[in-house]
Amino acid sequence: MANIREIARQAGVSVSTVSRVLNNHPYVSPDKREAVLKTIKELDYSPNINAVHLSRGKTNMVGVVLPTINHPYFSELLEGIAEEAIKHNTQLVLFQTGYREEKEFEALEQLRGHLIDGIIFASRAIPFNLLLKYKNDGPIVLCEDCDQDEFPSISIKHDEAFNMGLEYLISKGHDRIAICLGRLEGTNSQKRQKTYLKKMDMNGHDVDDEWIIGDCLVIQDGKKVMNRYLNMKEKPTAFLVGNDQVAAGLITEAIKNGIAVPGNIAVLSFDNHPISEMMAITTIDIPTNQLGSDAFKAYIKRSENNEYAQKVSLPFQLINRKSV
Amino acid sequence: MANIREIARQAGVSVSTVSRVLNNHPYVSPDKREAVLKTIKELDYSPNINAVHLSRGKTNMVGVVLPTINHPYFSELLEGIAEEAIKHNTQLVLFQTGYREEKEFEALEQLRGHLIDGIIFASRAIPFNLLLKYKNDGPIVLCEDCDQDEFPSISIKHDEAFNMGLEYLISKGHDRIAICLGRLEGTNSQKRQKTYLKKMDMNGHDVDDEWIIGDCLVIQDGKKVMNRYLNMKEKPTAFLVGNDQVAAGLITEAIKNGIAVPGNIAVLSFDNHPISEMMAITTIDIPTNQLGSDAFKAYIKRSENNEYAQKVSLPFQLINRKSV
DNA sequence: TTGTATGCGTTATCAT
DNA sequence: ATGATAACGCATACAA
Repeated sequence: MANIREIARQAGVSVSTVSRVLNNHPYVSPDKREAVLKTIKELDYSPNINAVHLSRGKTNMVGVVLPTINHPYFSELLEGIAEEAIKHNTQLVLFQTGYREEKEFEALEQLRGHLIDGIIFASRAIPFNLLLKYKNDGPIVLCEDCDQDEFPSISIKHDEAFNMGLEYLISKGHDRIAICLGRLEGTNSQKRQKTYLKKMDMNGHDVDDEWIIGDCLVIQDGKKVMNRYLNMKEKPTAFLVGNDQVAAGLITEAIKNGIAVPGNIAVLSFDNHPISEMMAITTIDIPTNQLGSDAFKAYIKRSENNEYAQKVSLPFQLINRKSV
Repeated sequence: MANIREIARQAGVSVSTVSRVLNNHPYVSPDKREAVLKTIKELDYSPNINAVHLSRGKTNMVGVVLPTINHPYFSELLEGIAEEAIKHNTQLVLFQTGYREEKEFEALEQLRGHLIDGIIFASRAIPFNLLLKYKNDGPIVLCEDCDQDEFPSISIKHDEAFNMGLEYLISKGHDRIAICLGRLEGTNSQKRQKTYLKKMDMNGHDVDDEWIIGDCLVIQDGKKVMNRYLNMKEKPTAFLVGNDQVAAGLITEAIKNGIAVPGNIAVLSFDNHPISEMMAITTIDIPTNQLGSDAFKAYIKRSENNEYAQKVSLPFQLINRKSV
């Protein structure tokens, strides 16, 4: 109810002085500051944030678009973003999409409406050309390995990493390799599939359609993979799995079914999250946390220069353990 | 970049006319409306929502505080809220707290800052007296069975419902009854515990400390309960379980361990969510969805009259199936 | 160090 | 039906 003018009046100062106190600006005498703080307390005043945002022309809030925070990959990524955001005293506004496009548009519309200053897409479902329409509404950063030069992006080179995984399995004598990915439509998954088909072809290895398994996101999905395996006519001898969670589930189910790992099937996954160490899963380390903090850094750069659109590729590394 | 003034200028009308078009107000001639819409499209204009909110003095957004949406109880509750919110074209802003108090304060501070118009607490962790400080910052609604007259609240009478459950078990010949609750500190859990101790005492039944089990929220927690049971010196013959999820987990684990339900242990739970029907669990139906929509209705009433603070109690009902 | 005046982008009141 | 213009609550350039 009370506003800055009211505070000024009761404290016997001008509104600018009140504003200075509110924002910790210098050049305000101790006694006036005292008086202002006192009446602020008395009137139980707090600023109207809409007015602050309108006046400032910015909100210091950035949206983070992700399918869910309830997954190690995204929670680590978010943590990385958050660590950097706090340094720039920026609030994060989460948009949990569950891969639904409408939720992504919700974030974009808030950007247009100046409710948030920018967006970091930890995952994207909407088509790129629609995203492009929001290019001038505020800094947008992508966390995917996509071929475009409009927005800055942070990711690892999924084709190279996937290649490394395939080569490692092949070097171990495997030629019947299945792969488990997340949403098959996603940019990253697409790259991985292409790499897979190409590599297998180059090595003269046949590929069975059944060997490309999608919608593998959480630990429970590992069970699904095992069931598929059990019913396959052409059984693979190795699995290249998109993330540690699924690999963990797969291995657990394999053991239940008397399938030895790596005796009967080898399992190689991605991420190097805690569960992979716990279960001695051979995996390709992805610096998820750094992916997040670099994404926020890119956001800052982009907001300083709307032309900035660098594609940053982070390093990956094979961690040799016991599942291959 | 472009604002309403710019649109007005280019369309050859006044800002008021533009505003009228924007808000679908009557009394604007078709040709002017056309002209305005045309230049809006041309300039790719969309309103600055901060300014809209500031000018209107409200946002049409209300916060919903809950620990997680990833639980049937809260997702049904949320659905109920959402159904009603959409009728009042109100946006919901989710605050997923994970029971952390700071997150609840975040919501409250946004309320003070006029970023949201009100808050519905689907669950509350902060002390009541701290909540009270925000009483005049906007309508607040609680979904708990608490003894207070400051805010409207919607819930079922947990003491009565729990009593009904206990009496049913007792009527079936049980005198060694264990209970499984969520956060033991919560208002609802407190009521349930009191009811339990009183009832058991009145019937001359002893209570073992081990028989009060907390932190039972999700299906996995049922496993924990079974482990506890297996290690108890004084084994109960019946479980009164705070929600269907935990009951489902408990029964599943019981079967794995060769414990018959209801042969060796009886299980009675709350909610009547789909899983209870699927598993033929005897349960006490709670109208979770209606709890949500009534909560939003109470929010509306409260925003029309800041004195409104009715405590609404919804009915519950025992659904007799096969687990007792 | 302090205050005045203007602007931020809307909505809404009041004329016309 | 349309248009000035005054709010809304704050930040800030400029003057003092």
